[in-house]
Amino acid sequence: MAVTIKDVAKAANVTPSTVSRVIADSPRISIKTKQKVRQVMKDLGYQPNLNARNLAKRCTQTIGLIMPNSTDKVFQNPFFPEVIRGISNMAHTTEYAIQFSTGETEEQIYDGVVRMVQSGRVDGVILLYSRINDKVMAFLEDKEVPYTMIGKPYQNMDKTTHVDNDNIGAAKEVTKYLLNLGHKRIGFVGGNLSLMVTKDRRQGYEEALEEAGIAISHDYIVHEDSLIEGGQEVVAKLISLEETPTALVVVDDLMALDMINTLEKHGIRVPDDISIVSFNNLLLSQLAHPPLTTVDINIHDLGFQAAKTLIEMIKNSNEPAKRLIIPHKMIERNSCKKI
Amino acid sequence: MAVTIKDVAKAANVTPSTVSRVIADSPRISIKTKQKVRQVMKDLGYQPNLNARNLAKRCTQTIGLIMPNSTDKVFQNPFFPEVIRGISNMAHTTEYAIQFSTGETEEQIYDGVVRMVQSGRVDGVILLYSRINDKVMAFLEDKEVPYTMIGKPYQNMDKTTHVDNDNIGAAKEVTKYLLNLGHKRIGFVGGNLSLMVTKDRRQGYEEALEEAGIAISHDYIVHEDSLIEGGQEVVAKLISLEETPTALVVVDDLMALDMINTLEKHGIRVPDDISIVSFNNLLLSQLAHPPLTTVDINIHDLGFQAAKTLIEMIKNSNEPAKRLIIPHKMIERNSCKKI
DNA sequence: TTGTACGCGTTATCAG
DNA sequence: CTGATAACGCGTACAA
Repeated sequence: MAVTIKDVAKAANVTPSTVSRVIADSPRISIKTKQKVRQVMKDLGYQPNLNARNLAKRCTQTIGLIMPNSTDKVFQNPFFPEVIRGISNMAHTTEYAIQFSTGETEEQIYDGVVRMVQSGRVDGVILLYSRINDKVMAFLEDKEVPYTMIGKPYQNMDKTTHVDNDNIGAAKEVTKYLLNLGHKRIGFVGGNLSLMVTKDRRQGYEEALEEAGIAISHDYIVHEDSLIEGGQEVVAKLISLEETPTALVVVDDLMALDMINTLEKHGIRVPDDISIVSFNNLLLSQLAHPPLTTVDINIHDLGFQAAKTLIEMIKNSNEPAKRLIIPHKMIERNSCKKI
Repeated sequence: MAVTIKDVAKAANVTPSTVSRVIADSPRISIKTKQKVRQVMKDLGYQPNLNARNLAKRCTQTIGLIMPNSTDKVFQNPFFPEVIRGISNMAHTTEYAIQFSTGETEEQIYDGVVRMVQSGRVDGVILLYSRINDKVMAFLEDKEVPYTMIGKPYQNMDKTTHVDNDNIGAAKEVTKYLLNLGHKRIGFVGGNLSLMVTKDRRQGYEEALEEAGIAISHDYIVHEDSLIEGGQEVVAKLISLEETPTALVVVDDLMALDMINTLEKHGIRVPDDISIVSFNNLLLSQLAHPPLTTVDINIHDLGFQAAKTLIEMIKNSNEPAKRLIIPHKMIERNSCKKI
């Protein structure tokens, strides 16, 4: 049986409420009493029971993390450990705990979130993805649960707090970079179109082409739904064209790896035969071969800021909705070549 | 204000205790009452408050996950999302919640674990790594917190429940595979030596050589502490040898990628000039170039079983210590060649 | 400055 | 089969 506030009180010859006030560092307790009680707490190795405290304070000091469904392999993307590292950092310094959504399918995850929220396990929630028509988001909205989103909400932009990159701008930048390298036939390889990040990056790509006076060809725009098997189709489609692209904007490093690998099988070499830029600057983009020219989107900060704003929202319920844009930076390596 | 058990009781014309019994599906409640109460619960959208329940039952229905410190990049290893997926699955079906350790440095993580455990946030804990002389493990041992470990404990093997692969056997297997391919000069590239997994795989490698009557040369055994910068040194060391190895056993896919990349810079090609086998069968080992011959260690199951046994331990405090070995399987791809 | 008394939402024990 | 009543460990008005 763990030591409780009563044990401390008894040992210090005060009442539990006094001990409670010492814990809260109430200004109305004499220094002397505080010192005595603190000493006793130390001696007894007292740790407040958070369940009890939470029950009394009607809050949990816990934030929930909601992952996308992990049925597709996208889950293995090292993007997630990185965001979590950022969140974890902020949580640690603010003494918040982190709780994870459980389950695999979309349905399970939804159930998990409902359980987590309804049963009062968390004070707020971070959505680690942004998808069109997301049930989870609708639920949180409905229940008025404080939440922040990593990525751009597909609606209610001004009403939902989120932290994102300027994905349109970034995609525009890299496309221009390719244009400056002399490429004219530039393709775009995206992921699932229901993901906001895909939409934004595609938009940036299109804008850059338009500004350069290059017509957008839908033959050059492909979407790879499932990593692994998807790459085959995409590449097949691309190389069957009469005029194959000389460069590709790919929305994710992992996908870029897949592309490189599949292209290679067809005897097409990167960057000699085709240039590739991608996004995220995952660790493995340096380990790739060739090392990838990619956009560093500061994943850690994405998580850190998301946690920070969420905690602010929890503490101050009428905090206004915010939009935070984390800066990005293109990292030039060896996957692109002048034409 | 959420709807509580009292609201339900009032609306159903019974007492809170009856409602509580209906929730627990007590056999001593009439079917009729049960039906009525359940209907009311549904109508009101009642969800039990877990904090209160936990307080009363003195348990939390939550398991804690403890990550290694994330200061080094090892954290970006997709190994973790995968184990977590396994844990998450088991947790979901058993209605357990998952809580994460917070913090970045070893010290912070230790503090986090102490906080998590002492303040009663979790019923038990899964250690996602296995390291020599780990403070956290000592703490859990001391406080008699139920825990399972993924990997092999460096001591008290028979006393601590853990789930692991037969890493010695697996390493032996792949080394033999290389021997059969005709290789005689086989090197070993490991990670930090304080990690049990490194030790075991190295042992398997050595045993295979011994059995083949090949002397173990310490020139051929190198350890890459930090991914990224480490590869350079390791490769430099290896190629400076008079007789360079013709094959390499590398303990992790990510490291293998790094090796391939660095070797390439020196004009050494895989598998033409040197063969490589590695471990884990991460998604990206298929995306690598060349696709990696690697050992699938069933990461998902590692997590799933760890969660399962932990929950058994929590429910039954005198459950004996167990050792679970998850089967592995070598996946042959294109990073090795006959000599 | 400190103590008293009650409440937070449940479960458990003991009656009936 | 169901209803009181007392915990669980802590926070907080209110009183002193």
